[in-house]
Amino acid sequence: MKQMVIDGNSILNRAFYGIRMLNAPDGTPTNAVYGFLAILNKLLTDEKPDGLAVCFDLKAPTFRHTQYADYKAQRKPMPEELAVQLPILREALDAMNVRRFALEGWEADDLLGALARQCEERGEFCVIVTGDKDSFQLITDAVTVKHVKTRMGQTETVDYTPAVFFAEYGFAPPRMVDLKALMGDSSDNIPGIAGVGEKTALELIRRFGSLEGVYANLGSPDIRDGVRKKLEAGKDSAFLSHDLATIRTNAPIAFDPAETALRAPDSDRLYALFQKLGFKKFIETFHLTAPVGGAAPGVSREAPHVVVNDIGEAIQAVNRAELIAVLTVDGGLDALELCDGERGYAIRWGEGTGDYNELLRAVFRPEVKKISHNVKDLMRLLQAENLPTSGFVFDTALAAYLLEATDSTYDLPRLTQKYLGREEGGAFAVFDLCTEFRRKLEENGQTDLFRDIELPLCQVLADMEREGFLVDRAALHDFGESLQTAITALERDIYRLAGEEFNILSPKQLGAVLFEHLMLPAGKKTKTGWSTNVDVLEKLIGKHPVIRPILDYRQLTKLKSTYAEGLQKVIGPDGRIHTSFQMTVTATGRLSSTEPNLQNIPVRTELGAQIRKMFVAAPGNVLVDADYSQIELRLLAHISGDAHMKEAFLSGEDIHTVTASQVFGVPFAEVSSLMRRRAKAVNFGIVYGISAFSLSQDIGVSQPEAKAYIDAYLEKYDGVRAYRERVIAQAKEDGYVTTLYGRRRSLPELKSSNFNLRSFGERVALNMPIQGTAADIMKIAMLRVAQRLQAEGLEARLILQVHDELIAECPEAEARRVAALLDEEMEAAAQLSVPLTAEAKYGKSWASAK
DNA sequence: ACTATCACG
DNA sequence: ACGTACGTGATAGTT
Repeated sequence: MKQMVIDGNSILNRAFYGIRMLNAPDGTPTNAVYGFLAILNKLLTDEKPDGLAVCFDLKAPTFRHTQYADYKAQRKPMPEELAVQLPILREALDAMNVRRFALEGWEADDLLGALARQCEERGEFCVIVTGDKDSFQLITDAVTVKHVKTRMGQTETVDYTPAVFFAEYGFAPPRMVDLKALMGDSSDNIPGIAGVGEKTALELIRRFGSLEGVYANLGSPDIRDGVRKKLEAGKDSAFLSHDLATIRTNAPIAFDPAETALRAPDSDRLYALFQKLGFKKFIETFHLTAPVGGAAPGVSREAPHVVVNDIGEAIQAVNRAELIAVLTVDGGLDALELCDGERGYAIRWGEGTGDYNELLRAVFRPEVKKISHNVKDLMRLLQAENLPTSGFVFDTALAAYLLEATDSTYDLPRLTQKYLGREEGGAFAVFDLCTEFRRKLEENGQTDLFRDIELPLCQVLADMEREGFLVDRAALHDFGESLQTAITALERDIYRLAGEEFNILSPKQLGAVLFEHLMLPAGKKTKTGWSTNVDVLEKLIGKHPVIRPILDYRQLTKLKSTYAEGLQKVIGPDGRIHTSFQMTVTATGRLSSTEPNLQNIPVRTELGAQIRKMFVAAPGNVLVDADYSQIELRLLAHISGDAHMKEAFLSGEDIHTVTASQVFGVPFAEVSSLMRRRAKAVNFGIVYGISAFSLSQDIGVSQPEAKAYIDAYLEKYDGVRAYRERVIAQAKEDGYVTTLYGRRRSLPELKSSNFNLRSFGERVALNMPIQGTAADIMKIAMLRVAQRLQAEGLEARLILQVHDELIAECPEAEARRVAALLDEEMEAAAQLSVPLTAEAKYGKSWASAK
């Protein structure tokens, strides 16, 4: 990836002086803007960068170092004819969707430096475009400077790499600062040393390597007496100049490649601007046409980019504001972006450390109403610093997720583009998105869901993540070792039985061994070759003795790498595993769990379930584990209103046995275990949007037989059949489906001409309201449980949620009370037309509490 | 970066 | 006649 960052003032300046005067039809001077765009256009064509940013100085006086605030006092003011072109250029860049940076207190050079450094740290290449030589100090293997000159109306550029620079100057790029320290720079009011010019300075740095080197060797015979005198007299000035010439690379800007990525221009806006400026040539160059229809939609507020970094002013703004948008900058609390709706503040921990702490305390006072993006993650940071976590009234990421649950990301720049039509991603965006999202949530009937469920859940989840789950590290380690012993033995067996050695975990090599060398019958194919998954292999058991050990090998290596080893890697210093719950990932409203995923810890096989013995309670504590019984099927009964299904749940009998009795037409007491197993598969299949083929695969019967089961089911439970048809028709009309609590999922698939895609949409239309409502209810239960644990002063803490299961840890003395509490609150979370039941147990480990 | 596999509800 | 159940995340191998 290659980023291009342009020194906006410098290039505009070059263009202004290099191009004859031009005027717009209304007389406004335009030559600098014209020249800038011509250069930019050529750069993009020649360099083809992946990303682009333009940095500007602000008009207000800026100082590289505050203690020398007057050093630029005598700089000549910008000519009026140039000054009026600055806002025009900004408008042009915005219309072209080019990211601009400008920051009070920081020069364009500093911003270039910060962007280049951040770019390099990401392992990307950066081209700095400037007409000044100041930036040469930034040249590295990853950062080149494209130096622009204008000569006789033509622009010429020279690319400076470390090698090119060295060839010209005779020393490395960072020493550029030392050169300036000696020779000064009148355009930047860097004094240097009186009487030392470029020639002398170059000689000295080449000879002694650096400013320090020069002064360490003042006695050297290589330094002429006259020069030595000047050096001695100007020593202070030289070191001051060194400081002045050094570009700071720590400007508080976050360089997000997603923001700088080249985008198509806002053609209507750009066309209007070029028309007004009389840039007919550029209208052609950019292939622009007159806008069709009315005015382009968008927000009236112009994208604000100017931020202030005055801590005192920011604190006052926080104290005054009704609402404050808060953003962390580099994923930590060391830098914040704030917005009170009028102005923005970018403040970084640094020089005024005391003030910064004051700012943190001011912003995070509970009574200060705050909005942010990913509130739960911010709460984790605040917890770590012992700052209050209350007072958050909105979360733009959560709101965007409720509005459109299937978007792949909810990063701020993307939302800003999507909902505001702006290219920006700071706290201003959070503030404006909040306004927009509140309106949209209300329009969708999702205000309650947001305010009463999603937002308050942030605190509960942050607390759960912080709490973590204690694991027995030694047991996990020993388990891994014993698995390895078994794996090694299996490996030997497999090689012997297969007659060759190969990588058993490689589907490609395994396929070759099984289906080419051993000539076993190949089953399903994948797009890259034969399938070797567990279903295929299980059908081959009995055809060859190597299959069984291969299946065992797969299971054991999975347990070892993903669980025994994977979990050990993420045990914290406190001996506990702190998962992250993702609130904006699933299409249905469920949570997901990452780093590590604690929602897929093995349980179905005897060996896998061993892992759960290693998830334990702290000494003196127990784990209380409560899970909903058949919540999805109960919801199907409730939502569909099917009389027989409701009756089955009201009877309190085992639902799968009842279903078996109905589907197979046998008395309840005569249902065999096989019949129950098949009926269970039918029940699950219904919730997923069943097909006869898949059911037949799942339970190992013929396709016609599976079809017969489904038909029998839908005939008996005709309310379910009616609901299925109803929900699909409604979804086709609305374009989305919803849960009982207003969560929604768009279903564009239903309009597809592709059969598979359309069928998928139909299955989702049936499944999402059920899975999603279950997720809603569990979230309500979590809020109720957390609330009551706190209200009753219990030591118990929630530590994990696994979709229909909730785990708390508490002192042994609280166990019975907490179990009862979980049970009650989970069952009371929703009132359905069938009983909603939960069951809680407790024990010293996850295995024994289940 | 993608695919296949397999762990869970 | 179509391909084949809903929702996830981590790992290893392959490209």
